[in-house]
Amino acid sequence: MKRDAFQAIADPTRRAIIALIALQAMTPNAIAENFLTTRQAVSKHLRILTECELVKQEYKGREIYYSLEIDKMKEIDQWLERYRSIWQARFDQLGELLEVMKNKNREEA
Amino acid sequence: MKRDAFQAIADPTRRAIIALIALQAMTPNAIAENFLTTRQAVSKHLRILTECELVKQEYKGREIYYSLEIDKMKEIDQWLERYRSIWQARFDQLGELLEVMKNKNREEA
DNA sequence: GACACATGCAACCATTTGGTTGTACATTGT
DNA sequence: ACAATGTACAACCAAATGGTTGCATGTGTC
Repeated sequence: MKRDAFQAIADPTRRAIIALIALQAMTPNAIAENFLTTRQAVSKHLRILTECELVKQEYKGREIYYSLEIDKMKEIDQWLERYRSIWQARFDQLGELLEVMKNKNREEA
Repeated sequence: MKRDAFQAIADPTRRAIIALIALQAMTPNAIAENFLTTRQAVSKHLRILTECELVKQEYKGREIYYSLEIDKMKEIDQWLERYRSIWQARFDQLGELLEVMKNKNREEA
């Protein structure tokens, strides 16, 4: 059951966890308070996020602080990069179209 | 069984389909030739991608051409946007650190 | 040492997922 | 009209998923 980052962010609860810990590290208990599920369910999600390296742990006594691992998010961003050029190309075409229309209006005026 | 775009791109086969049709529209048969699975399995994936609006159909006789729906990809990009600021902030900090070290070296020299 | 707290892990369960085979239907070519 | 082609859809199936409860373990506190 080898999961990747894309499967990790597929679950809404896990995305919510990511949003929670993005700004400050949090313990499982603190995270779980924000959800209707049990502490154990959140723990499972954290395990998956850790395995996929989207999240890192910091042990502090009996508590574990979870925080976001930015590098893995960058990997997802890199995947999108391949398609970003496509929508930028279409945007450029739109820009050109607008230019053409502007010039046409100038000629008409 | 309402799926969103994140669940759609969670499956590796579906990401491969997206990569295939990103540059040019393709029919299900043509797409399926690139995979080891059956045509029907690919058809199922296409249905999911269509439902999630990551892909659009264009009927041409008895053939259906599938192509990428850029707007939904942008939505995923927008989700990442919230975290992009974080890694940019850290990069800026790294930049500052490098500046400080450079200056320090200059003083030492 | 005894007890409360924070956490992870295992066993179990219902539902979803991704795949298969078989079938139905519309379009094209003869 | 008939056969071949392109596609979707339904039924079924094994495996994965996300949840629960119960338990084990390590860490603070008295």
